[in-house]
Amino acid sequence: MTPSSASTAQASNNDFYAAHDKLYVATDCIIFGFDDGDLKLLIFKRRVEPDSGIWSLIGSFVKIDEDVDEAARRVLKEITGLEEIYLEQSKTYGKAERDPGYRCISVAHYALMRINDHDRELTQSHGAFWYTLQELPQLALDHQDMVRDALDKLRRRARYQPIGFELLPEKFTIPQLQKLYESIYQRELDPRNFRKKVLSLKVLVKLDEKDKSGSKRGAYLYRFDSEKYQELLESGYNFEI
Amino acid sequence: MTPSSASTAQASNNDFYAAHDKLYVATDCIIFGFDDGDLKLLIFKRRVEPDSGIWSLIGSFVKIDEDVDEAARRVLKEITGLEEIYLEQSKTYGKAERDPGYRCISVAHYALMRINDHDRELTQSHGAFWYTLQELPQLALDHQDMVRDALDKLRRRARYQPIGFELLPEKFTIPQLQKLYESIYQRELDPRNFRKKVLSLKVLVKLDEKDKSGSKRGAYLYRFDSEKYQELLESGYNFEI
DNA sequence: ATTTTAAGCGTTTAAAATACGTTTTTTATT
DNA sequence: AATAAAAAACGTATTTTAAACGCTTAAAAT
Repeated sequence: MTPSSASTAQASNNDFYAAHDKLYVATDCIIFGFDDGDLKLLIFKRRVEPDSGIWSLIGSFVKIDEDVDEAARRVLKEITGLEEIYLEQSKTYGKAERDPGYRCISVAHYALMRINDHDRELTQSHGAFWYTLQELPQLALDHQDMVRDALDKLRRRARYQPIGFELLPEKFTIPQLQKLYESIYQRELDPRNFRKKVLSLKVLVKLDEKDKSGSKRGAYLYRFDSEKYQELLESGYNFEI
Repeated sequence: MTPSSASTAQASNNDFYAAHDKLYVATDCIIFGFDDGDLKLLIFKRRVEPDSGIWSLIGSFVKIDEDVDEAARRVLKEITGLEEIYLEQSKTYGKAERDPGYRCISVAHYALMRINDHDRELTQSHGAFWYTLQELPQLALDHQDMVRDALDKLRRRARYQPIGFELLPEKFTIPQLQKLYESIYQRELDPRNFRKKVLSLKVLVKLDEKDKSGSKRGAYLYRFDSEKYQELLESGYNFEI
């Protein structure tokens, strides 16, 4: 088969692929969760050769008739049982020698999920575990780079888009939200200024319930109002934490 | 050939590729230039079938033994004659149906270059032309999306990293720099505040020459001091325009 | 009852962004 | 030769936002 509608000047060359070689396309997922005041990553330990015992990100090859992001969603569902997960493309890793076994480029994606929502048995049956960033073991191939880059993207994006809420339960307290941002930005924030800031954004709805798990006094629960957020967006508002 | 060191849970499946089908990997380049006060894009018109007469970005397939970014650099050199161009990965386009001819994913890159540096004859011999964003014709496939996304990335990145200088000559005036940022951000900036801001960054060196092309009075030329910038970076400084 | 702890509300100070006035240098015009 | 025009260059005032920090409140533990 000859490419018929190549969009490029070089489309008519014939030297891209040696006949006996294949270029594979995969996707790897950097799955973030937030629990117990810490940002965590879901990684898994291979239990079959080759590389048995090595920790790595969760990934898959992209099927011939499948969108690349669809492949990432398929993997997420297989591992966590969840279909509606926040997913964003991170970066594509295309070094010719990145995988010693064969030529494969990987389109990394990062996902944000609520740890408590997932199917723990399913996750465990795949040999997957949650690790904090500090405890993260060595990962296979260039997966360490993938984590670094995804974390970088998450940090940048979290500041200007309300994606942090994807990591929290529907109802959360201001101190919980602060802990989340502290773990994303890796620095402490002033509780009084943080509260003032997030409430000034006008997208949090205060509920008539308190959460007592974090302190004696308990803190009011809030929820993120995404309709309000959409409205505000349309009238030229910009979110920033 | 069976993948030997697949990093994923699904590596042992056998259903990724039908035997008679192939998944191609390409790269397309969004090449930005700045001239005459306007941000421009280098695009080209196909002169052979299929799609003869259709404008598109410049791209190529990725060779089996070539890094993906290396492929992008190869294309840039073929088209412009330049080897040292600022190049950044933009995004990967992986919809199964994005190219009706065959399955191909494209890793888009954006490049920033000084329009006057390039080999005009070479560019012309490839049927490539510079267009302002306003005059841009319809582009093939999803190339319009690629332009939109790259422009978006450029805008975000230009604010916090000194990449704008890649689009200007070595020596430039403050008003020229302002025009560049105005065309990137698509909004007017106050000349007095702009000057104050960029000079406060301490990375511009004033030269003893004036450029008289832009006004009667002429404006002093400056150059970007990248050594100084690196130094400042290491002592926790952050650039922002 | 008193202490302790985090939640919640407030004020002050410092820094940055924005708005806008004035002077300077040169060319073009009268 | 004087004057007008235009952009460059420098400066100041005002507004907005960020950072620093004090105080009160609610509820559990002593």
